[in-house]
Amino acid sequence: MSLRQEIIIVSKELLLKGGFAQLSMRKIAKKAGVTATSIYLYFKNKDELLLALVEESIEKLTAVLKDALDPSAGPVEQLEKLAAAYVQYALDNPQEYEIIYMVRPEEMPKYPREKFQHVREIYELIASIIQSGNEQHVLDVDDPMISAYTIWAQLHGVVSVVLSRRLDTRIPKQPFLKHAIDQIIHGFIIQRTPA
Amino acid sequence: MSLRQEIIIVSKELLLKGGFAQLSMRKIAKKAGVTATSIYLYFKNKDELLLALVEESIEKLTAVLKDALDPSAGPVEQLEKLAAAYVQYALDNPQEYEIIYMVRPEEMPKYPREKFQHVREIYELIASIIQSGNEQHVLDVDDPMISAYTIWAQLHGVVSVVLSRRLDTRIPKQPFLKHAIDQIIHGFIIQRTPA
DNA sequence: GATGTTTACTTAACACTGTTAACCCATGTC
DNA sequence: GACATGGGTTAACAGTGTTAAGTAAACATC
Repeated sequence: MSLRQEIIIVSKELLLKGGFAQLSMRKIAKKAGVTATSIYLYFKNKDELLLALVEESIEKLTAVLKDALDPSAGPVEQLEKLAAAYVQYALDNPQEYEIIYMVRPEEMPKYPREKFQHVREIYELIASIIQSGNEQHVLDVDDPMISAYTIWAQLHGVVSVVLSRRLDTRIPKQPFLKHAIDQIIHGFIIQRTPA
Repeated sequence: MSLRQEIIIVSKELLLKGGFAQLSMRKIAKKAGVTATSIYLYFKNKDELLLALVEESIEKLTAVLKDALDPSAGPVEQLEKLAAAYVQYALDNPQEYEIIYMVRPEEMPKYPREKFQHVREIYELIASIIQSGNEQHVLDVDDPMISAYTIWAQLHGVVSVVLSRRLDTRIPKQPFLKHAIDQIIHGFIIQRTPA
Protein backbone atom coordinates (compact mmCIF):
# COMPACT_ATOMS: atom_id res chain seq x y z
CA MET A 1 0.00 0.00 0.00
CA SER A 2 1.18 3.48 -0.78
CA LEU A 3 2.39 5.63 2.08
CA ARG A 4 -0.10 8.26 1.08
CA GLN A 5 -2.96 5.85 1.64
CA GLU A 6 -1.39 4.63 4.87
CA ILE A 7 -1.23 8.20 6.16
CA ILE A 8 -4.88 8.74 5.42
CA ILE A 9 -5.89 5.52 7.15
CA VAL A 10 -3.76 6.25 10.19
CA SER A 11 -5.10 9.79 10.38
CA LYS A 12 -8.63 8.51 10.39
CA GLU A 13 -7.82 6.04 13.15
CA LEU A 14 -6.30 8.76 15.29
CA LEU A 15 -9.22 11.01 14.56
CA LEU A 16 -11.75 8.39 15.56
CA LYS A 17 -9.78 7.50 18.65
CA GLY A 18 -8.55 10.75 20.11
CA GLY A 19 -10.67 13.34 18.41
CA PHE A 20 -9.65 16.30 16.38
CA ALA A 21 -7.51 18.03 18.98
CA GLN A 22 -5.20 15.04 19.24
CA LEU A 23 -4.39 14.88 15.58
CA SER A 24 -0.85 16.07 14.97
CA MET A 25 1.51 15.50 12.10
CA ARG A 26 4.09 13.87 14.34
CA LYS A 27 1.59 11.47 15.87
CA ILE A 28 0.29 10.49 12.48
CA ALA A 29 3.82 9.95 11.24
CA LYS A 30 4.81 7.90 14.26
CA LYS A 31 1.82 5.62 13.89
CA ALA A 32 2.62 5.22 10.21
CA GLY A 33 6.21 4.31 11.11
CA VAL A 34 7.69 7.29 9.41
CA THR A 35 8.88 10.84 10.08
CA ALA A 36 6.58 13.85 10.20
CA THR A 37 8.30 15.49 7.28
CA SER A 38 7.47 12.56 5.07
CA ILE A 39 3.84 13.54 5.17
CA TYR A 40 4.79 16.68 3.30
CA LEU A 41 5.92 14.56 0.40
CA TYR A 42 2.31 13.61 -0.18
CA PHE A 43 0.37 16.55 1.24
CA LYS A 44 1.21 20.19 0.89
CA ASN A 45 0.32 20.84 4.52
CA LYS A 46 -1.98 19.74 7.28
CA ASP A 47 -4.98 21.44 5.73
CA GLU A 48 -4.61 19.46 2.56
CA LEU A 49 -4.33 16.26 4.52
CA LEU A 50 -7.54 17.16 6.32
CA LEU A 51 -9.09 17.97 3.00
CA ALA A 52 -8.26 14.47 1.81
CA LEU A 53 -10.03 13.10 4.86
CA VAL A 54 -13.01 15.32 4.22
CA GLU A 55 -13.06 14.09 0.68
CA GLU A 56 -13.14 10.47 1.74
CA SER A 57 -15.87 11.09 4.28
CA ILE A 58 -17.96 12.90 1.72
CA GLU A 59 -17.52 10.05 -0.69
CA LYS A 60 -18.58 7.56 1.93
CA LEU A 61 -21.61 9.63 2.86
CA THR A 62 -22.51 9.96 -0.79
CA ALA A 63 -22.25 6.21 -1.19
CA VAL A 64 -24.45 5.59 1.83
CA LEU A 65 -27.09 7.94 0.51
CA LYS A 66 -27.01 6.46 -2.95
CA ASP A 67 -27.38 3.07 -1.34
CA ALA A 68 -30.43 4.23 0.56
CA LEU A 69 -32.00 5.29 -2.67
CA ASP A 70 -35.02 3.28 -3.73
CA PRO A 71 -36.28 4.35 -7.15
CA SER A 72 -39.41 2.26 -6.80
CA ALA A 73 -40.59 4.35 -3.88
CA GLY A 74 -42.50 7.59 -4.23
CA PRO A 75 -40.72 10.94 -3.93
CA VAL A 76 -41.80 11.58 -0.35
CA GLU A 77 -40.80 8.14 0.78
CA GLN A 78 -37.47 8.56 -0.95
CA LEU A 79 -36.83 11.81 0.86
CA GLU A 80 -37.68 10.12 4.14
CA LYS A 81 -35.28 7.31 3.44
CA LEU A 82 -32.52 9.67 2.45
CA ALA A 83 -32.99 11.70 5.60
CA ALA A 84 -32.97 8.60 7.77
CA ALA A 85 -29.84 7.32 6.05
CA TYR A 86 -28.14 10.67 6.48
CA VAL A 87 -28.86 10.78 10.19
CA GLN A 88 -27.84 7.17 10.62
CA TYR A 89 -24.52 7.75 8.92
CA ALA A 90 -23.84 10.72 11.16
CA LEU A 91 -24.64 8.78 14.32
CA ASP A 92 -22.60 5.77 13.25
CA ASN A 93 -19.56 7.83 12.23
CA PRO A 94 -19.64 10.96 14.37
CA GLN A 95 -16.02 12.01 13.93
CA GLU A 96 -16.07 11.29 10.25
CA TYR A 97 -19.22 13.29 9.91
CA GLU A 98 -17.77 16.15 11.87
CA ILE A 99 -14.68 16.59 9.77
CA ILE A 100 -16.92 17.15 6.78
CA TYR A 101 -18.17 20.29 8.44
CA MET A 102 -15.00 21.15 10.26
CA VAL A 103 -12.87 22.26 7.38
CA ARG A 104 -14.49 25.07 5.52
CA PRO A 105 -14.24 25.60 1.79
CA GLU A 106 -13.22 29.24 2.00
CA GLU A 107 -10.10 28.42 3.96
CA MET A 108 -9.02 25.87 1.43
CA PRO A 109 -6.61 27.10 -1.17
CA LYS A 110 -7.07 26.55 -4.88
CA TYR A 111 -9.16 23.49 -5.46
CA PRO A 112 -12.00 23.74 -3.03
CA ARG A 113 -14.91 23.68 -5.42
CA GLU A 114 -13.86 20.69 -7.44
CA LYS A 115 -13.21 18.58 -4.38
CA PHE A 116 -16.56 19.40 -2.95
CA GLN A 117 -18.14 18.21 -6.12
CA HIS A 118 -19.52 15.08 -4.53
CA VAL A 119 -21.60 17.17 -2.19
CA ARG A 120 -23.17 18.87 -5.12
CA GLU A 121 -24.07 15.47 -6.48
CA ILE A 122 -26.14 14.85 -3.40
CA TYR A 123 -27.91 18.15 -3.71
CA GLU A 124 -28.76 17.38 -7.27
CA LEU A 125 -30.01 13.99 -6.24
CA ILE A 126 -32.38 15.51 -3.72
CA ALA A 127 -33.39 18.22 -6.15
CA SER A 128 -34.20 15.63 -8.78
CA ILE A 129 -36.39 13.71 -6.35
CA ILE A 130 -38.21 16.91 -5.52
CA GLN A 131 -38.52 17.64 -9.19
CA SER A 132 -40.10 14.26 -9.85
CA GLY A 133 -42.43 14.97 -6.94
CA ASN A 134 -43.40 18.12 -8.74
CA GLU A 135 -44.07 16.21 -11.93
CA GLN A 136 -46.16 13.63 -10.14
CA HIS A 137 -48.04 16.48 -8.49
CA VAL A 138 -47.17 15.15 -5.05
CA LEU A 139 -45.15 18.27 -4.42
CA ASP A 140 -45.34 21.81 -5.64
CA VAL A 141 -42.00 23.45 -5.12
CA ASP A 142 -40.79 26.67 -6.68
CA ASP A 143 -37.10 25.95 -6.72
CA PRO A 144 -36.03 22.34 -6.09
CA MET A 145 -32.40 23.32 -5.62
CA ILE A 146 -33.20 25.80 -2.85
CA SER A 147 -35.42 23.24 -1.19
CA ALA A 148 -32.70 20.62 -1.45
CA TYR A 149 -30.28 22.91 0.33
CA THR A 150 -32.87 23.74 2.93
CA ILE A 151 -33.55 20.11 3.75
CA TRP A 152 -29.86 19.39 3.90
CA ALA A 153 -29.17 22.34 6.17
CA GLN A 154 -31.97 21.43 8.52
CA LEU A 155 -30.78 17.85 8.74
CA HIS A 156 -27.28 19.02 9.47
CA GLY A 157 -28.54 21.26 12.23
CA VAL A 158 -30.47 18.51 13.90
CA VAL A 159 -27.60 16.05 13.66
CA SER A 160 -25.08 18.61 14.77
CA VAL A 161 -27.01 19.45 17.90
CA VAL A 162 -27.16 15.80 18.85
CA LEU A 163 -23.52 15.07 18.07
CA SER A 164 -22.24 18.07 19.97
CA ARG A 165 -24.20 16.94 23.01
CA ARG A 166 -26.26 20.09 23.09
CA LEU A 167 -29.50 18.26 23.47
CA ASP A 168 -31.08 18.56 26.88
CA THR A 169 -30.29 15.41 28.81
CA ARG A 170 -33.98 14.95 29.50
CA ILE A 171 -34.74 14.62 25.80
CA PRO A 172 -33.94 11.19 24.38
CA LYS A 173 -32.02 11.20 21.14
CA GLN A 174 -34.01 8.81 19.02
CA PRO A 175 -37.46 10.34 19.51
CA PHE A 176 -35.97 13.77 18.97
CA LEU A 177 -34.40 12.74 15.69
CA LYS A 178 -37.51 10.96 14.52
CA HIS A 179 -39.59 13.98 15.38
CA ALA A 180 -37.17 16.29 13.64
CA ILE A 181 -36.96 14.27 10.44
CA ASP A 182 -40.71 14.05 10.38
CA GLN A 183 -40.97 17.77 10.73
CA ILE A 184 -38.37 18.55 8.10
CA ILE A 185 -39.82 16.29 5.44
CA HIS A 186 -43.50 16.78 6.06
CA GLY A 187 -43.30 20.44 6.85
CA PHE A 188 -41.54 20.74 3.58
CA ILE A 189 -44.23 18.92 1.65
CA ILE A 190 -47.29 20.51 3.07
CA GLN A 191 -45.97 24.03 3.02
CA ARG A 192 -46.03 24.20 -0.71
CA THR A 193 -49.16 22.17 -1.26
CA PRO A 194 -51.95 24.23 0.21
CA ALA A 195 -54.58 21.97 1.64
CA MET B 1 -11.15 48.18 34.18
CA SER B 2 -10.15 44.79 35.47
CA LEU B 3 -7.55 42.86 33.55
CA ARG B 4 -9.95 39.96 33.32
CA GLN B 5 -12.45 42.09 31.44
CA GLU B 6 -9.68 43.57 29.32
CA ILE B 7 -8.57 40.07 28.32
CA ILE B 8 -12.07 39.14 27.27
CA ILE B 9 -12.49 42.28 25.21
CA VAL B 10 -9.13 41.89 23.53
CA SER B 11 -9.85 38.23 22.82
CA LYS B 12 -13.08 39.15 21.11
CA GLU B 13 -11.35 41.76 19.01
CA LEU B 14 -8.73 39.29 17.90
CA LEU B 15 -11.39 36.72 17.22
CA LEU B 16 -13.43 39.08 15.09
CA LYS B 17 -10.37 40.28 13.27
CA GLY B 18 -8.25 37.23 12.63
CA GLY B 19 -10.64 34.39 13.19
CA PHE B 20 -10.34 31.48 15.49
CA ALA B 21 -7.06 30.12 14.24
CA GLN B 22 -5.22 33.34 15.04
CA LEU B 23 -6.25 33.43 18.64
CA SER B 24 -3.31 32.57 20.86
CA MET B 25 -2.62 33.27 24.50
CA ARG B 26 0.51 35.23 23.70
CA LYS B 27 -1.22 37.41 21.13
CA ILE B 28 -4.05 38.14 23.50
CA ALA B 29 -1.58 39.00 26.23
CA LYS B 30 0.48 41.23 23.99
CA LYS B 31 -2.56 43.19 22.86
CA ALA B 32 -3.59 43.55 26.49
CA GLY B 33 -0.11 44.84 27.35
CA VAL B 34 0.71 41.96 29.60
CA THR B 35 2.40 38.58 29.61
CA ALA B 36 0.75 35.35 28.52
CA THR B 37 1.05 33.81 31.93
CA SER B 38 -1.02 36.57 33.43
CA ILE B 39 -4.04 35.23 31.66
CA TYR B 40 -3.76 32.13 33.81
CA LEU B 41 -4.37 34.26 36.86
CA TYR B 42 -7.90 34.83 35.65
CA PHE B 43 -8.62 31.77 33.56
CA LYS B 44 -7.66 28.21 34.33
CA ASN B 45 -6.66 27.61 30.74
CA LYS B 46 -7.50 28.56 27.19
CA ASP B 47 -10.67 26.51 27.19
CA GLU B 48 -12.05 28.41 30.13
CA LEU B 49 -11.22 31.69 28.46
CA LEU B 50 -13.11 30.52 25.41
CA LEU B 51 -15.93 29.45 27.63
CA ALA B 52 -16.14 32.98 28.98
CA LEU B 53 -16.41 34.25 25.43
CA VAL B 54 -19.09 31.71 24.67
CA GLU B 55 -20.93 32.80 27.75
CA GLU B 56 -20.90 36.43 26.69
CA SER B 57 -22.06 35.58 23.20
CA ILE B 58 -24.89 33.47 24.53
CA GLU B 59 -25.97 36.27 26.80
CA LYS B 60 -25.96 38.70 23.90
CA LEU B 61 -27.96 36.32 21.75
CA THR B 62 -30.40 35.76 24.57
CA ALA B 63 -30.82 39.51 24.94
CA VAL B 64 -31.43 39.95 21.22
CA LEU B 65 -34.07 37.24 21.23
CA LYS B 66 -35.79 38.61 24.29
CA ASP B 67 -35.79 41.98 22.59
CA ALA B 68 -37.44 40.52 19.54
CA LEU B 69 -40.21 39.18 21.70
CA ASP B 70 -43.59 40.76 21.16
CA PRO B 71 -46.15 39.44 23.66
CA SER B 72 -48.98 41.16 21.82
CA ALA B 73 -48.41 39.01 18.75
CA GLY B 74 -49.85 35.55 18.28
CA PRO B 75 -47.75 32.45 18.92
CA VAL B 76 -46.96 31.78 15.29
CA GLU B 77 -45.98 35.34 14.65
CA GLN B 78 -43.81 35.29 17.73
CA LEU B 79 -42.01 32.20 16.53
CA GLU B 80 -41.44 33.88 13.18
CA LYS B 81 -40.00 36.95 14.83
CA LEU B 82 -37.74 34.91 17.05
CA ALA B 83 -36.45 32.94 14.10
CA ALA B 84 -35.81 36.08 12.11
CA ALA B 85 -34.00 37.68 15.04
CA TYR B 86 -31.91 34.57 15.54
CA VAL B 87 -30.82 34.50 11.92
CA GLN B 88 -30.17 38.22 11.91
CA TYR B 89 -27.96 38.01 14.97
CA ALA B 90 -25.97 35.21 13.39
CA LEU B 91 -25.45 37.13 10.16
CA ASP B 92 -24.51 40.33 11.97
CA ASN B 93 -22.07 38.64 14.34
CA PRO B 94 -20.76 35.59 12.50
CA GLN B 95 -17.66 34.97 14.59
CA GLU B 96 -19.48 35.55 17.81
CA TYR B 97 -22.18 33.18 16.71
CA GLU B 98 -19.65 30.59 15.71
CA ILE B 99 -17.86 30.44 19.01
CA ILE B 100 -21.13 29.52 20.64
CA TYR B 101 -21.08 26.31 18.68
CA MET B 102 -17.35 25.89 18.58
CA VAL B 103 -16.70 24.96 22.13
CA ARG B 104 -18.67 21.93 23.12
CA PRO B 105 -20.10 21.32 26.56
CA GLU B 106 -18.68 17.83 26.97
CA GLU B 107 -15.13 19.07 26.64
CA MET B 108 -15.65 21.63 29.33
CA PRO B 109 -14.64 20.58 32.80
CA LYS B 110 -16.81 21.03 35.84
CA TYR B 111 -19.25 23.82 35.29
CA PRO B 112 -20.61 23.28 31.83
CA ARG B 113 -24.29 22.93 32.63
CA GLU B 114 -24.65 25.97 34.81
CA LYS B 115 -22.91 28.21 32.36
CA PHE B 116 -25.08 27.03 29.54
CA GLN B 117 -28.09 27.95 31.59
CA HIS B 118 -28.92 30.93 29.42
CA VAL B 119 -29.40 28.68 26.46
CA ARG B 120 -31.94 26.70 28.37
CA GLU B 121 -33.77 29.94 29.06
CA ILE B 122 -34.23 30.39 25.34
CA TYR B 123 -35.53 26.89 24.91
CA GLU B 124 -38.02 27.43 27.65
CA LEU B 125 -39.04 30.68 26.05
CA ILE B 126 -39.77 28.94 22.76
CA ALA B 127 -41.47 26.06 24.53
CA SER B 128 -43.71 28.46 26.41
CA ILE B 129 -44.74 30.15 23.18
CA ILE B 130 -45.55 26.78 21.70
CA GLN B 131 -47.45 25.91 24.83
CA SER B 132 -49.56 29.05 24.56
CA GLY B 133 -50.14 28.13 20.92
CA ASN B 134 -51.47 24.83 22.16
CA GLU B 135 -53.74 26.54 24.62
CA GLN B 136 -55.07 28.91 21.99
CA HIS B 137 -55.60 25.89 19.72
CA VAL B 138 -53.39 27.41 17.06
CA LEU B 139 -50.95 24.59 17.54
CA ASP B 140 -51.26 21.02 18.64
CA VAL B 141 -47.89 19.82 19.79
CA ASP B 142 -47.14 16.72 21.84
CA ASP B 143 -44.03 17.91 23.58
CA PRO B 144 -43.24 21.64 23.39
CA MET B 145 -39.70 21.12 24.68
CA ILE B 146 -38.83 18.66 21.94
CA SER B 147 -40.33 20.98 19.36
CA ALA B 148 -38.38 23.90 20.76
CA TYR B 149 -35.14 21.98 20.37
CA THR B 150 -36.12 20.91 16.90
CA ILE B 151 -36.79 24.46 15.75
CA TRP B 152 -33.56 25.64 17.29
CA ALA B 153 -31.55 22.86 15.70
CA GLN B 154 -33.01 23.50 12.29
CA LEU B 155 -32.31 27.20 12.54
CA HIS B 156 -28.76 26.50 13.54
CA GLY B 157 -28.33 24.19 10.59
CA VAL B 158 -29.56 26.73 8.13
CA VAL B 159 -27.47 29.53 9.58
CA SER B 160 -24.43 27.32 9.86
CA VAL B 161 -24.56 26.34 6.21
CA VAL B 162 -24.71 29.98 5.19
CA LEU B 163 -21.96 31.12 7.54
CA SER B 164 -19.60 28.35 6.54
CA ARG B 165 -20.04 29.34 2.91
CA ARG B 166 -21.45 25.97 1.97
CA LEU B 167 -24.35 27.39 0.08
CA ASP B 168 -24.12 27.01 -3.65
CA THR B 169 -22.91 30.30 -5.07
CA ARG B 170 -25.88 30.34 -7.42
CA ILE B 171 -28.31 30.45 -4.51
CA PRO B 172 -28.69 33.91 -2.97
CA LYS B 173 -28.50 34.01 0.80
CA GLN B 174 -31.53 36.08 1.67
CA PRO B 175 -34.14 34.15 -0.31
CA PHE B 176 -32.66 30.91 0.95
CA LEU B 177 -32.92 32.02 4.56
CA LYS B 178 -36.41 33.38 4.09
CA HIS B 179 -37.47 30.14 2.47
CA ALA B 180 -35.86 28.09 5.20
CA ILE B 181 -37.41 30.02 8.07
CA ASP B 182 -40.76 29.77 6.36
CA GLN B 183 -40.36 26.08 6.06
CA ILE B 184 -39.21 25.53 9.61
CA ILE B 185 -41.98 27.52 11.23
CA HIS B 186 -44.87 26.59 8.98
CA GLY B 187 -43.84 23.02 8.50
CA PHE B 188 -43.80 22.83 12.20
CA ILE B 189 -47.27 24.22 12.60
CA ILE B 190 -49.08 22.28 9.98
CA GLN B 191 -47.50 18.96 10.78
CA ARG B 192 -49.27 18.70 14.07
CA THR B 193 -52.52 20.29 13.02
CA PRO B 194 -54.03 17.90 10.54
CA ALA B 195 -55.97 19.83 7.95
C1' DG C 1 9.27 51.78 61.41
C1' DA C 2 10.70 47.07 60.61
C1' DT C 3 8.48 42.67 59.69
C1' DG C 4 5.74 39.45 57.45
C1' DT C 5 2.01 38.58 54.01
C1' DT C 6 -0.59 39.01 50.15
C1' DT C 7 -1.49 40.55 45.34
C1' DA C 8 -0.35 41.03 40.68
C1' DC C 9 2.57 40.18 37.69
C1' DT C 10 7.12 38.44 35.08
C1' DT C 11 11.01 35.29 33.61
C1' DA C 12 12.44 30.95 32.27
C1' DA C 13 11.46 26.78 30.87
C1' DC C 14 9.07 22.35 29.13
C1' DA C 15 6.95 19.79 25.86
C1' DC C 16 4.60 20.30 22.13
C1' DT C 17 3.00 22.10 17.33
C1' DG C 18 3.35 22.93 11.83
C1' DT C 19 6.75 23.63 8.51
C1' DT C 20 11.19 24.28 5.85
C1' DA C 21 15.96 23.53 4.29
C1' DA C 22 19.44 20.57 3.83
C1' DC C 23 21.10 16.10 3.62
C1' DC C 24 21.39 10.91 2.77
C1' DC C 25 21.07 6.83 0.30
C1' DA C 26 19.42 3.14 -2.52
C1' DT C 27 17.90 2.56 -7.15
C1' DG C 28 17.91 3.05 -12.27
C1' DT C 29 20.19 5.19 -16.49
C1' DC C 30 23.57 6.43 -19.64
C1' DG D 1 31.82 4.74 -13.08
C1' DA D 2 29.15 9.15 -13.09
C1' DC D 3 24.76 10.96 -12.53
C1' DA D 4 20.24 11.90 -11.60
C1' DT D 5 16.07 10.77 -9.03
C1' DG D 6 12.57 9.13 -5.70
C1' DG D 7 11.72 8.51 -0.99
C1' DG D 8 12.92 9.21 2.88
C1' DT D 9 15.83 11.48 7.01
C1' DT D 10 17.90 15.04 10.58
C1' DA D 11 18.09 19.50 12.35
C1' DA D 12 16.16 23.56 12.98
C1' DC D 13 12.81 27.68 13.32
C1' DA D 14 9.13 29.99 15.04
C1' DG D 15 5.20 29.51 17.41
C1' DT D 16 1.90 27.11 20.79
C1' DG D 17 -0.36 26.08 25.78
C1' DT D 18 1.13 25.65 30.27
C1' DT D 19 3.76 25.42 34.76
C1' DA D 20 7.16 26.54 38.44
C1' DA D 21 9.69 29.80 40.41
C1' DG D 22 10.80 34.50 41.20
C1' DT D 23 9.99 39.61 41.93
C1' DA D 24 8.34 43.79 43.33
C1' DA D 25 4.99 46.73 45.06
C1' DA D 26 1.02 47.31 48.33
C1' DC D 27 -0.88 46.18 52.67
C1' DA D 28 -1.12 44.48 57.60
C1' DT D 29 0.69 43.68 62.05
C1' DC D 30 3.47 44.23 65.95
